[in-house]
Amino acid sequence: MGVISEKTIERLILYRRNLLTVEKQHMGQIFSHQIAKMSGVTAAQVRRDIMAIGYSGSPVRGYHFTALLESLGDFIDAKTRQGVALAGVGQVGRALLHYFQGRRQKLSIEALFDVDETKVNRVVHGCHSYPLARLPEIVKGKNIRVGIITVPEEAAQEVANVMVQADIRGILNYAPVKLTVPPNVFVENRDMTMAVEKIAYLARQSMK
Amino acid sequence: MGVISEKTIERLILYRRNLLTVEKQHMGQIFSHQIAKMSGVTAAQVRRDIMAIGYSGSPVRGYHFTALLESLGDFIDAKTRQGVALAGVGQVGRALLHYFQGRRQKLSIEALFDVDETKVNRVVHGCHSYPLARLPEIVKGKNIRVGIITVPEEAAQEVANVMVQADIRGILNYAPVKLTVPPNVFVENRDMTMAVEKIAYLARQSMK
DNA sequence: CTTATATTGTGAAAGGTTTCACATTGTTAA
DNA sequence: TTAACAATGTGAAACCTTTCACAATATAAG
Repeated sequence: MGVISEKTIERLILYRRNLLTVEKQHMGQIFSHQIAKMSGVTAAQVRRDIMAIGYSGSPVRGYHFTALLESLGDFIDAKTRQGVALAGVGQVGRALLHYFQGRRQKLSIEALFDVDETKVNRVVHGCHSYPLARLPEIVKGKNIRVGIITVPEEAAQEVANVMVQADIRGILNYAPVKLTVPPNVFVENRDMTMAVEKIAYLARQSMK
Repeated sequence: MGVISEKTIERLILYRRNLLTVEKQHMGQIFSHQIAKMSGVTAAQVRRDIMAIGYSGSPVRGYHFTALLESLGDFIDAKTRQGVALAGVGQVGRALLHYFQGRRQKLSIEALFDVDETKVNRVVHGCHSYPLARLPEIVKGKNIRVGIITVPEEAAQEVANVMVQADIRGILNYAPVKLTVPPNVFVENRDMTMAVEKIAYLARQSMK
């Protein structure tokens, strides 16, 4: 199994999400074209992606539902539990926490950080919030390697610096700024304003 | 100017965002390599993208800052004001509203919708919230073609159906479900859980 | 046992995106 | 006036991703 592209990773995560939502109803076998339909891609794409993680189905019978789900989990998840640090306990931060917490066994938000004293030393959705100054100590103590930034744009680069210093290797950034980080740190940007602009553009196109 | 890919559109929106943040300091000319640096892409990519919208710079002097920004605006924005409807006045919805409102002259969230009676008939960040049942009427009245879905997953498809019925053409979906819509409606998915899983995967890779 | 059928796995083709590399050209300075 | 320079615009190459198309194969039916 060679190198797997980011696009393939995104789709594998999508397949798992979709398989999990039908898990209760569906036991037994599943076909590439079914996964394709629920995910909005082609069947050939699904087979290629599944091939990439080294799982095999069988002709006529398709893929074994439970075994496929397990293979996807083995690929997507960490071997042991993986913790996440979230900086910025504003609305986006709380929304993320609410959406995410308890959804995945192997991945959980384990510490919140903020500079605002009124948001600190509390428990939000079962997760403790600390002053930002304590990030290095706590992140290192809990061996966290994943960070989420939901602070205002002025503060985002500074928070990223602190995270990098604490040896965090992946940052999910909701602030509308380009973060400058060393090349061994991955950043995924999720600027909400840009998303609205894009969909507004595409909506107009579809009327022409 | 031929057909422009979604990736190019995303970058053009990114360039504008970045140019706007330096607008105050920077007047006069700007080079492709400067835009590239602030956007995290190559200079050749910037030139290709700018070529795509039909704007030209000049050798040696580069691009005229104001004229380029105007060209980007002409391409990205609607000719007249464009309204957006947001369904789901929960935390994500309010966060989006807060981030977005007042940032762009040509694009604004003009109506909020929710089924929760305690969230309805209020004003949030200067925007009025209505019961979901009134979406068709209001969306048509205001000639809105862009929708944002920030409702819980169980409700997302139903909200999408209502939006499609109201002739909305682009949907930005934060709910973790695949929406089924006619082919003339664009959907952009922004599942936050999947984003965390992706960055967690990539963070682990960077340690190998 | 044989035939019909439906699906996987995958080499190769097609399609799409980014980068290279350089001719062209506006600017500056001698 | 001319030469040196530094940037754009872009054809072509390189690279990456998706789709096609079909051999291989497991199953079911006759």
